[in-house]
Amino acid sequence: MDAVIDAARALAGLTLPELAERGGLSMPPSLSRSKGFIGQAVERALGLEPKSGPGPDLPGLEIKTLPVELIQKMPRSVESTFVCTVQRDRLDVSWAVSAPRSKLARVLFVPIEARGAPHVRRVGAAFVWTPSDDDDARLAADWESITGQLLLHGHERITARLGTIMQVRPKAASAASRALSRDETGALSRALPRAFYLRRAFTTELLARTGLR
Amino acid sequence: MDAVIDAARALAGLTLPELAERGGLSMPPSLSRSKGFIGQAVERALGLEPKSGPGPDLPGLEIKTLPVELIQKMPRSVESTFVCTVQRDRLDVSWAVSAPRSKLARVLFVPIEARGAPHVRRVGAAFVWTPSDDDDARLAADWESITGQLLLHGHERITARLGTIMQVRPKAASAASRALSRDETGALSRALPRAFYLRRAFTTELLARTGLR
DNA sequence: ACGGATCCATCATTGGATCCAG
DNA sequence: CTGGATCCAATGATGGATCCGT
Repeated sequence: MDAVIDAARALAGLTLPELAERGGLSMPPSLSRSKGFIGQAVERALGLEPKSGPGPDLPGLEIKTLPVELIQKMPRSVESTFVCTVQRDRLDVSWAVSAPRSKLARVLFVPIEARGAPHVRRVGAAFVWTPSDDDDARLAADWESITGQLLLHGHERITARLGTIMQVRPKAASAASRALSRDETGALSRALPRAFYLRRAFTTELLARTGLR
Repeated sequence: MDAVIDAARALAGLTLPELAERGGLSMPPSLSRSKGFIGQAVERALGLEPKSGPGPDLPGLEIKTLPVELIQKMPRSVESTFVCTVQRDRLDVSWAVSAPRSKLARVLFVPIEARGAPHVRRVGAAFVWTPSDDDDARLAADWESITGQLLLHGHERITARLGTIMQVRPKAASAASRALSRDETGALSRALPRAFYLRRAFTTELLARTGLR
């Protein structure tokens, strides 16, 4: 899988149409509407099959694109990063064995210029992040506060304001979406699907660290 | 819903292309490949929306097409009739509250000529079946023998030979299909999906009863 | 700036059933 | 003849994320 990391670094400098071509895809008419396109193009360009079921992209490595803009030569993340969906019946487990912790154990971030026309937006220098002990402690604290709220007040009252570097937000086709799930009491019910995300400020911090090495 | 029964009776005599037109559908190139087409055309012709989730087609009425051929003027069913899929974690319930019993509580059978070119095959006289006490007892006996085998020996060893009027057979895209389900012990596992079916001989009996009234 | 809302592709499941080798 | 295998359409879930009103 280090081969994949090298391959990702080799993508640096490509424009979006060039990236799409590497992946054997053609550019969609509107990137605004095809929100997942760049992520899928990266995976295809790295030779990965469209995902077959749950689990990481590769054993032990999660791949994420990271939309970035340069402010006075410093890179800044422009969007939060999706981690995984909230499993209503797995909120009582400890951070150590939680789904978000597994997903974030080792992440290959592929920065992508976020502004401008597709042919001027380029792939940046990919880097691998493994949470430091401090990162892990911050994530654990957010996990505790978020799952605490979810268990206490249910899924309809959660807010994205909770969590300093990780938060929970809706993840659905629309606010009317309702997915079947098992709630805290074990009963089946329908609720708006939600997911864990890394905050922009945190991924911006990861970009800064990378520049300092 | 009696309106639906009347509407179904009014379909009698239509050829398959005429039925398709009533449903706002065009005939598929091959009925052999579009196995569910006639069933869907009947539902559309009756003004029913494509199904929204589990549950009966209408509250308290399940609609089934019944392919039929005439042998010396007597109608005979040419295929078994799908009832519902086998829920591996609901095999320990009594027949009284089982899924097959609910499905079969009241069925609107719409006979369809099974032989010949589409434009010569016609819709027959729809009829409603509600299990007699004797029917229900026979179904209950089959339920007991089938669930007994499934609970004792698991899903991989079940055979369609079990059951006098209701049986269990595979229901899948291929023999390689594996669906996630919860087994007898409550553990998650993958198995070939199976379903309950009414045997041909039994639906032929229902056709004969109808002719005698 | 950001919390809440939304968009697309793909895969799995479900419901409509009939096909077909032995 | 019939037990086992298979076919299609539609829906729902999941994974890829970014959009956008306040």
